[in-house]
Amino acid sequence: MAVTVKQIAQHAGVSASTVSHILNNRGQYNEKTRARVKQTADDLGYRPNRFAQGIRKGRFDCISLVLAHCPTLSYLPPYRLAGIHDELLDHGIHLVNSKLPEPQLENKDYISSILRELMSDGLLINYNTKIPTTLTQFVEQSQLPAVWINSKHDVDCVRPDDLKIGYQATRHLIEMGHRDIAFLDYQGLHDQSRVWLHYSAFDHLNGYRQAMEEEGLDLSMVHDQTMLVPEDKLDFSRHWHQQPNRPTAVLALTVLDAVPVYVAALLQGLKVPEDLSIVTVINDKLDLMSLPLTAFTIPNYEMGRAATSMLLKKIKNPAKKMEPLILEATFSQGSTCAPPTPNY
Amino acid sequence: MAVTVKQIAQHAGVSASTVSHILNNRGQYNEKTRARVKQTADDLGYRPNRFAQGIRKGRFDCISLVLAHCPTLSYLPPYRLAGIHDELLDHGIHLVNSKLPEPQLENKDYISSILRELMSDGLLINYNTKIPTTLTQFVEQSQLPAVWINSKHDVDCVRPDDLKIGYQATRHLIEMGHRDIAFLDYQGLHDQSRVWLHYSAFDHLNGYRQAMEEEGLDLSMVHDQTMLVPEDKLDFSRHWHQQPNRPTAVLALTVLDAVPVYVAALLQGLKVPEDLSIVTVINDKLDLMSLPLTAFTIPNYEMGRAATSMLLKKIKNPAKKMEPLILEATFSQGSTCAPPTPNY
DNA sequence: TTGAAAGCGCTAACAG
DNA sequence: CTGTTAGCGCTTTCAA
Repeated sequence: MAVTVKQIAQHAGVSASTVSHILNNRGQYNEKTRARVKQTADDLGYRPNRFAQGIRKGRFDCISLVLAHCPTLSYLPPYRLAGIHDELLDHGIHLVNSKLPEPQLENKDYISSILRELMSDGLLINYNTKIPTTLTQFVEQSQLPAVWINSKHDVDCVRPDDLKIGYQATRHLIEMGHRDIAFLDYQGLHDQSRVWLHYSAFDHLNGYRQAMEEEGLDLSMVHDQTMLVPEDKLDFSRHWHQQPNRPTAVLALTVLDAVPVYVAALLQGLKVPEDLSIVTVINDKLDLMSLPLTAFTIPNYEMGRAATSMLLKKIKNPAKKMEPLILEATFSQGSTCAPPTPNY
Repeated sequence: MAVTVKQIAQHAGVSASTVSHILNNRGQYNEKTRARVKQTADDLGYRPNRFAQGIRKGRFDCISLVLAHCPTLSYLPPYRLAGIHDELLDHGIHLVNSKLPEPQLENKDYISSILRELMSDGLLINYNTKIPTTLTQFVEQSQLPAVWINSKHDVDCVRPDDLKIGYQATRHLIEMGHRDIAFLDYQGLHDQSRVWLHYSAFDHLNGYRQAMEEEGLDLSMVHDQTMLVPEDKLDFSRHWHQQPNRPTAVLALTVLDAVPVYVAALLQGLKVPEDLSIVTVINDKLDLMSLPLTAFTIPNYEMGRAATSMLLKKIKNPAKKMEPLILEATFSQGSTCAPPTPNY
């Protein structure tokens, strides 16, 4: 099967430890031996067995990226992953990818063989919505260092400043002169039983509230009684665009909401931004779909990097709780916002 | 640090091998010992060290997902990943995630040093566009079993039937009565030097050609001389919507092209589908952005699963080359296609 | 029904 | 400069 140190040793006529030393650039060796050993290792196509190395060192040099089974519960934007990788690359650490089975399928003491078996020094948890209590418990019990990405916790987490996004998006509109600014809610935030929704939705709403109240403006929510499925968003948006008391601006803080709102406006013959200003939030440039949406961009690359960096620190010092790291979004002007047109 | 078999043995007052036997449900043991050992293992929070197991078995029980460093070169749709995981879960195999750093890609030694250290029994290569020759060479040389996802190779690959997508999309429009059907190319397919573009773009084009030629219809390409960047797609689309000889239907076989085409049409006062029919291709339901686009969906979950399954077979039987597996896309009606409006 | 011993591939301490 | 030896955590004979 795979080439081992021992085999190289035989071929090169030296001992295994000599091979090990030379391949790891340790000790003082005869230049000839050194060359010969390196050459045979190359010829034989030697690849060190990381498992053996790990077992020896007592470290795995490997961390786990924990995801929900269902992609909607733990969205992993490509640049977040890129950030994680870049940080790891600097430290020669590998990434193992683990998906937890659906929450419903979990017994109280069974989290998935993946996490029950040890092959990583720490956990990067990108499980965002509907986080199962079994997971939280497991993380607390197991002594594994862990960092949460994009979810809210007292310690050991990295997330965007969603409150500020809500606040700033609203301020942006207010400063342009808007007074009648709606907050779009297609998820049913008003429903008390939906606490499992991603925290950002509530934070956006609170940021909006704060900005509106500071100015003494009335809140204005746009929502259906039900949580709208994607297929209905366009229709519903067209519907409320027809209302006579239509707002002059709307916060649609998900691109999956902003696009149908934008398109619905066009279909209703409204001009954007003259008749309706729209602000949204994107995870990635490509989310814009080549549309000129005014948007806040979640700093996904930075989140990935920062979370990984935090985890590596925790691995060195597992006892230490880390302050939550809250990163700011960046703003792109776009062209879906303008001062309101006077309404005669 | 972590709890070991030896520690359990001490606590339970038995030998390490007994512990191992019992935890793996092997051998005949006294029910009392059995219970005691299991209990202490539980109490101590024992989790087997996979590295030690792996070293013993001579297998890693782990495969690598190889990605490009730059996310645009190896797009990994969430459901593809889900398919990979589901297949692996059935076999108790782990997934390690590796990104090949771009800058050093030309350096052969570097690429192999990355892949060399992978602790895996095989490679799942999700590197789609601009595949570096160093990678291809490495895969051929190294004896690691490997399967390519979403790229075209003579053997050992799983990909969608993009030719058929192009063909069927065109047929769909033809059968509705369209004769003037344009193929949208915002990537510069006509430029000979762009062979590195993803194969699907060329296959879509060929499928379109085939369907048009069968009917004796004239090809009609929409493209700029340059490869359009996202920011310009909307403007360019608006521009060609104004042309008097505008086609009655268009193939925009990427959602990133279809959305700006659709929106540009609305901005120009065109009705979709009455004035312009649009067909597109999506990777995921969510790509639709709640718009009613008529679309072919890439079978990403199935691709992930099938590729993984193929890889597992190759790991068992590394010598065997596998026939490429070409999966069909599914069609969703949407409402952006209709018979052409008679043009007086 | 249980335990001792060997060994997977690798590295580090210690001899020589 | 190089080799011997021991041991990481685990499993698997084989013997008791």
